[in-house]
Amino acid sequence: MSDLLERLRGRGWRMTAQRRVVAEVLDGEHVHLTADEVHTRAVAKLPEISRATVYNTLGELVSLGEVLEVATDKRAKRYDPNAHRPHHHLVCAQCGAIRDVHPDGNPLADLPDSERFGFTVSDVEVTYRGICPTCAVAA
Amino acid sequence: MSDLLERLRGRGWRMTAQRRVVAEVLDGEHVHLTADEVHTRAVAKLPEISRATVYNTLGELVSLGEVLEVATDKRAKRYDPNAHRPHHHLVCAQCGAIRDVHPDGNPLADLPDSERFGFTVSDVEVTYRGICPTCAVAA
DNA sequence: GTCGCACATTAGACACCATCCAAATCAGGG
DNA sequence: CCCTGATTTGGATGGTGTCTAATGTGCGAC
Ligand SMILES: [Mn+2]
Ligand SMILES: [Mn+2]
Ligand SMILES: [Zn+2]
Ligand SMILES: [Zn+2]
Repeated sequence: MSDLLERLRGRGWRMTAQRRVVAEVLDGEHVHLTADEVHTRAVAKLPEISRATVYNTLGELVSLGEVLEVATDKRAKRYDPNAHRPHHHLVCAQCGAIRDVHPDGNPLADLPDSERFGFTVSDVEVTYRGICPTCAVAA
Repeated sequence: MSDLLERLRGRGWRMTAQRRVVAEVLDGEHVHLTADEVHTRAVAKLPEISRATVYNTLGELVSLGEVLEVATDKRAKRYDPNAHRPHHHLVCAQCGAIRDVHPDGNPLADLPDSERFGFTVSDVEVTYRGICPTCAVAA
């Protein structure tokens, strides 16, 4: 995701220590962190970073299409840096664990014109829910 | 939905003016109201009903499977009395208008075993997003 | 019809998530 | 190196939802 920093600089982003740190936190393994979790991890690298800046930066990354907001959790929004490979989510109803999934077929194609009511449909979000192996054993 | 009141009484629900009013608000045309919107409409019929009771009652209706919680909105949960006919939702990204839709196919079947990661998958929520005719004209 | 009590309702406090704000700071072009 | 507009900051504010202790009530038992 160091490409990310390049791309953003190209778009006129002023580069600050805070923004670099937020980008670092989102980089690497596929995560689905809440804003608060991002803040906690960012503080570990840059103790004085504020919550407001984390929210600001996440909001900008979302506007720029570099990060997705996902609402799998009925509590806080989660931020998904895997924005360039379309995918959906599988969520454990018990513990909240989230996995990226890639279903067969295209759900957009499954919505016939007669069910579009004149909308211009541009996007579809699919959330599978179930019980993960860990929680199944515990039950 | 007066059947609903019968069904609930049969399940040992104590019938109160407050619960009757909440059921009335959800009855009729297919709506997707937030808890606060339900409260506002309930107050019109029974001025002294409290927010807490609306939340309690909605929670009970959800537990009983008579109402669905939908997360189309990234802000407040919405309550869907159309719980007995499986369907999904089409949401206007601009104005938030929600329509029930019935896509072809079964999204659950589109999730291959190799993409289930050992989860017992029981449910899928599909949200289509786009621009409604009204907002398209206004643009 | 009355009584009693388990269940239901209430107001308001509280918790959590997110946004807003005005003042201080800073990145980076000139 | 300076200047200026963009960025950051702590704290206030707002929206959504839960909890609690006090009060009220539906409805089965009699
Ligand atoms: Mn993801
Ligand atoms: Mn619906
Ligand atoms: Zn789990
Ligand atoms: Zn619209």
